[in-house]
Amino acid sequence: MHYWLMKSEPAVFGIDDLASRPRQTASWDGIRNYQVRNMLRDQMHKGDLAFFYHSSCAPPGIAGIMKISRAGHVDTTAFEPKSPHFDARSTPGQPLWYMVDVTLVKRFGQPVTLTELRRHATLREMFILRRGNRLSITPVTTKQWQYILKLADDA
DNA sequence: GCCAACGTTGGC
DNA sequence: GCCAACGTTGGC
Repeated sequence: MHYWLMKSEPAVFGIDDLASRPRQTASWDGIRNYQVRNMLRDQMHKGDLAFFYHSSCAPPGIAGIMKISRAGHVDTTAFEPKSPHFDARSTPGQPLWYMVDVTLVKRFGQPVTLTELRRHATLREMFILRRGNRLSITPVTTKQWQYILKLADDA
């Protein structure tokens, strides 16, 4: 059982979009970064939990919780010429990109903002708080996970 | 294999 | 809109 933090721009796909999907489930597609691809393909398992982080918005922060409802499988949007995520190097025979399916668990009443996360020494080692971190999915430790849940409850 | 140029991310 | 950071590309 692992914990994750997954970033998305709410203008593109936010937690409300996930909430409105059938079964509140969606494929986390379009990841085109090798480090993140490796996590999707090899390390994220059904039953893992993830924070849904809203980026490039005001305010950036954690909006709620999802579970990984399907482990890594081939990202078929790479095969679709009309998709913004099309990549001719990826083929059904030799796929390059992967995705997981996520299901909404809960929306926080108030997001736990980036500013709030920075206030806590316990969270200082989080990848999301490190300068220059650009990975859209990062692992979260059990300690960090539980601490943030308390912050969400207090909000 | 090096590295400069370029594109993207994402907070501010 | 700005800009720092960093991944990727491609010439050599």
